[in-house]
Amino acid sequence: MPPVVSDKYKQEKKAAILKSAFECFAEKGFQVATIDDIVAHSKISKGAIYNYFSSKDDIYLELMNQHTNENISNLKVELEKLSCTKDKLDYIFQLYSQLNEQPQFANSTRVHIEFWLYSTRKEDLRDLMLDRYEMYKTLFNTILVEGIKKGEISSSVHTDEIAQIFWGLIDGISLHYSMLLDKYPYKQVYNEMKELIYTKLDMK
Amino acid sequence: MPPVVSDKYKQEKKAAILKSAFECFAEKGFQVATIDDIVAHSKISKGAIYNYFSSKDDIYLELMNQHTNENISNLKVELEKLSCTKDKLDYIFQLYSQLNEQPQFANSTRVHIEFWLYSTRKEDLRDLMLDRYEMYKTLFNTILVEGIKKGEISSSVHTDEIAQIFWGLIDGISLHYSMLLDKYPYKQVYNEMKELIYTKLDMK
Amino acid sequence: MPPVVSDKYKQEKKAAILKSAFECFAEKGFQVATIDDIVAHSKISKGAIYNYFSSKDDIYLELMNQHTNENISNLKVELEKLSCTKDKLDYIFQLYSQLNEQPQFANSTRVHIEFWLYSTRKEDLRDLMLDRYEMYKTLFNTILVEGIKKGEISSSVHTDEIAQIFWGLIDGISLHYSMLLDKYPYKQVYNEMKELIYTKLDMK
Amino acid sequence: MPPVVSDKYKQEKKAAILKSAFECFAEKGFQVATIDDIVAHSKISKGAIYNYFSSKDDIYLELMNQHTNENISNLKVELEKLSCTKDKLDYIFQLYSQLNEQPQFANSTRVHIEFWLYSTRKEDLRDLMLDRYEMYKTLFNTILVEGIKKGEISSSVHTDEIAQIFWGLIDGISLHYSMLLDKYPYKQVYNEMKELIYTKLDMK
DNA sequence: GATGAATGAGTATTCATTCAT
DNA sequence: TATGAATGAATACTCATTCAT
Repeated sequence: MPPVVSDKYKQEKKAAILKSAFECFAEKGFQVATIDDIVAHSKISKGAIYNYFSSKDDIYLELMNQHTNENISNLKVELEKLSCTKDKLDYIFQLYSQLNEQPQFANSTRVHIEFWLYSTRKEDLRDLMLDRYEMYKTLFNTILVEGIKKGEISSSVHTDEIAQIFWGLIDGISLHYSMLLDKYPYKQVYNEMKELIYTKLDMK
Repeated sequence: MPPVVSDKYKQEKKAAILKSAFECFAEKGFQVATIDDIVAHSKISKGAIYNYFSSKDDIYLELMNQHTNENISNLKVELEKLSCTKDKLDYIFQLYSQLNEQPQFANSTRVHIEFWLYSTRKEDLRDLMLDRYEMYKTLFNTILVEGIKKGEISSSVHTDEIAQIFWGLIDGISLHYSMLLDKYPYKQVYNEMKELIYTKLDMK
Repeated sequence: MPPVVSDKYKQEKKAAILKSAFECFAEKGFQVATIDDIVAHSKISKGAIYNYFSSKDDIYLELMNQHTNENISNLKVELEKLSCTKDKLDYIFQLYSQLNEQPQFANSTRVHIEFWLYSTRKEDLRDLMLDRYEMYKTLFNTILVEGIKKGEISSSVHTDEIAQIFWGLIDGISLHYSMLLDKYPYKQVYNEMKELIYTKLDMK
Repeated sequence: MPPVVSDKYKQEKKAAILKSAFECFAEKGFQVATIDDIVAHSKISKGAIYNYFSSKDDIYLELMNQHTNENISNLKVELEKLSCTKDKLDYIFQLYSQLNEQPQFANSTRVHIEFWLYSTRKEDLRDLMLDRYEMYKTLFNTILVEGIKKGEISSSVHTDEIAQIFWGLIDGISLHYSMLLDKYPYKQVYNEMKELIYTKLDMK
């Protein structure tokens, strides 16, 4: 419990807060979970939390940024390594194919969508969320556009729409899974979706 | 002693409260909108509202039940009138094709998904929501199953998965539209989705 | 503890809150006194207080408005009844001459000056306070101007400056009295001040 | 073992803290300004500040003591140099005549009066403040008493009351100026006040 | 049945002060 | 001595729900 403290210490503390916060949000929902919940869960004092974050919104935002940034940059790195369009798409599809096995997947989905909705009513948050959507969409779209350029995908494909359908389905399916849990046949639906899109792309 | 006010009066009052409540929820979100907002909007007193509903949750529940029941039974009635599978599917697809033109569509979507998420954490609400999902899924699934039986659809179609994909996409696309609004090309994405599914069904 | 309640009831409740609030402010100071203090002192619930007032600032403001309005309008009424300048000034001077005998005078002074200072840093409050100052200044100035017009006061008197000196002294003396209490010879100083100003006015 | 740092170093550090503290208090008010504001403004760590001062109150107290002591002793030194009563009074009056041109005057006034009021409620601070008042009053009073003794002032003057009126007016006028700023004709009022008092003294 | 005043636990956030390094 | 992270009680304000009239 010291001042004049290493960067590492601070990063770990911040990470610990974020971890606790995520678990609280996951358990109760972003709006319902309170700072006191995070205090109780993390055993870190309220004042300390506010030393690292400026508000409850800020905590979520960092949570999401971290998640998105890791996600997107990992994805980009991995996709760079692959040259043909099919491999790239396979890679992406495989990423989401087993998400339901991650224990926090349902909670995570709920938290993200809840905040997504919450942010609609807050000017300052909204743009951040829109940027995030744009990043994901572009990622998928780029693969398709390059696929067409390289002749690996039917040139009649409407890349932008397909990209939006992909993410729409990911969100829709995740949402339904997060509600129905074991009653929802995530994998089957997911595979069906993959087949649907692959048929459309007419990939070589 | 006869009742002091007629049943009709009571039903109208209840309907008026629900209407106001929906508008308040839509404008501010379910959790953020307050009973006082509903009082202000409906010009009905707080006490009166609690005469008709036992809680804020209860108001939402009735709202959703009513909406679902109307929706589903309307749908069933209309679908009964149609005999061939393609007509039935066309009818359903057409229903959602222009939803984005309805002024309250984005708000309505947000409210429903918000409550959907909210209900996950509440034992008593959860089952109600699951039933609702089941009803929608079954509706779509039944059409497909009958279509196969009548030979109007490829018998290799996984009806249940397709039904879940349909509603997953509806929810995913609606969610994205409700965030991005005019920046989201609802109709194009929707049409692409329709084509995707129709291709799969290989309808005659 | 009823709804559908008479105006009289509401006025009394409001008055009771204001009374308690004043006593709390007087005892601890405006900034230090808390809403919980007012709750404890008035035995009125926090929610009820916020039914009648929108904020702590608002409570003070009403307190001051009420006080100022009563004061000023009483003063105007009384002054109307008097025709010669000397009588009017005598009346005003007599008003403040025994204020120190009022039990709450010192506290009242402190609260008002504290809020006066506090309001300097708040845009919205500031103008209200300036108006109030203007009202008092004008009241005194008007008497002097009329006195000159009627030839009852030396025409060389700088009315505006004298008016500001009058209120400056009232505030300065009250401030000092509110700190020193019995150690401050309020009446003697006050009488000296009166003489000083009367000499200047060269009243007939 | 000799002290690690020199006394000079310590005094300078203390002075730096006081300077910053004054500026923070002046800008935001004593109660609103925070220790963190002082840290940010002074670039001195929180811990260091608490090495030199035991509390926020203590900082103010030292600030005021220093200010008062400097003021009073300067004043005494200057007044010693002058022999006739008129020169002494002229000197004092001239001191306050242009205060409004000092950029920090309004802020400074607010801080002092705010703390003055604040101190009324704190046993330990109160006596300090009373002493301070006494010192100022005595200073002025002494000049008048000596003036009478030397026959330079009318012997009918109530010296104590005049002294209190002087400081009452100084505080009252400063207070009003600190609120109204450019809307307050500080110099005119001040000169009028001077004339008023001089007339009374009937100085030779 | 209708009204709306009353309740009070609950909310995010602040800040003087402490103390391990 | 200096540092600044940690503490946690304190704050103004909110809002679903109750219940006397």
